[in-house]
Amino acid sequence: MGRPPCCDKEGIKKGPWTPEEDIILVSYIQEHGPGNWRSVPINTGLMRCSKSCRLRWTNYLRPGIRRGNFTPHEEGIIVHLQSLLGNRWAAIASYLPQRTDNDIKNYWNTHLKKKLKKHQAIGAIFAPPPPASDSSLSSSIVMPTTTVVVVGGGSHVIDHHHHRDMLGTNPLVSKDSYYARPGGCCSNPDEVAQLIARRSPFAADGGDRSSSSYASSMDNISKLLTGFMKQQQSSPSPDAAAADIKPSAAQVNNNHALLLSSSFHHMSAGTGSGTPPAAACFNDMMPSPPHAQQAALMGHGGYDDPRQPSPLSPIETWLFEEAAEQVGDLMDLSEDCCSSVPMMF
DNA sequence: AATACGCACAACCGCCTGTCC
DNA sequence: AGGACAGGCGGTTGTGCGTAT
Repeated sequence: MGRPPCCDKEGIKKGPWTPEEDIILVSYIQEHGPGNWRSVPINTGLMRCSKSCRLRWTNYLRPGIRRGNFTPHEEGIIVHLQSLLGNRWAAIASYLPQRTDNDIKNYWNTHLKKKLKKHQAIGAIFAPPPPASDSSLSSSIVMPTTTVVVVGGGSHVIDHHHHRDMLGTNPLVSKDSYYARPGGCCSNPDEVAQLIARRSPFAADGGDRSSSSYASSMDNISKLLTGFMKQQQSSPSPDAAAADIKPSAAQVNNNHALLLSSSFHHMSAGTGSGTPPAAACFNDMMPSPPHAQQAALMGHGGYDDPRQPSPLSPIETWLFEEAAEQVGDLMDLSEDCCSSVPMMF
């Protein structure tokens, strides 16, 4: 009873992750696959607790995630699902496979909640009195009861554990390919850096760069990592190297994560004869989509791509369409808050 | 130019759940 | 059946950055 918190140990490092730590972690997971987080700090020498490693991987380093710049469509989905599910961010995130629950939660707390409040306030002035139901945000969105039932207990059950399935225990993901690369881990930073460099799409035979999701910033990211690699190879002190390349630690971390993500993306999306051997491994490491995720990961817009046949269930299609309409309202409001009377919030 | 303030986001913390023995 | 443990989730906090004064 009363198991001590895993992070209480002496010598456990806290605070922002450095690029070196990221590389070590990613490299280890490339070799061993995600999971068994307890052993990660032990085997890598990272002075982080297992939880911290898992969180870092799940929220920032995992391939296939997108950060920042939420589209109006995504906003709408979040608003709508939040109204349905409450603050069950993991469940909501399962419908936005490229987003993490943490990211969605932050975005909700910092942006959407305010927008909705504003929307509500204006609605309260112009709209007729609300019906008898309670006055939470959710009450203002009219949902067919049967639909709610379908979402909550139907063919696509959203729950805490859906997210976990996506990340590692999905039966569709073969363990053999998940852990496709046997062998020891690299705890030497130089070795790790070189390993990453070899596997990077920026290496000499890097593959089709034009398909990158991060095309606009690829050059910068590439330079960033190249500089980092050079520092790694020339500097005896990894920390000094990290300090040198950091115009902003957050930005470096962010770019680094983008780079790693895009690196995985390239590997998994490689086409034709240029596909690296690791491609199968990384394809399997991509989280398994609830429905639309496959399309989202196919190199073009996914949800936003009207050319794709909809892989969505009727409820999901409805949710997205509804959400898009609401976001349209929301956007109109934020640009010209007094020109229209919101109906939904 | 310096300081105060607010915002955004990464990371931590505590609790809960599922699994194994 | 029940305890121990690992992993996951949601809430909260800390910190860095940008903007206003």
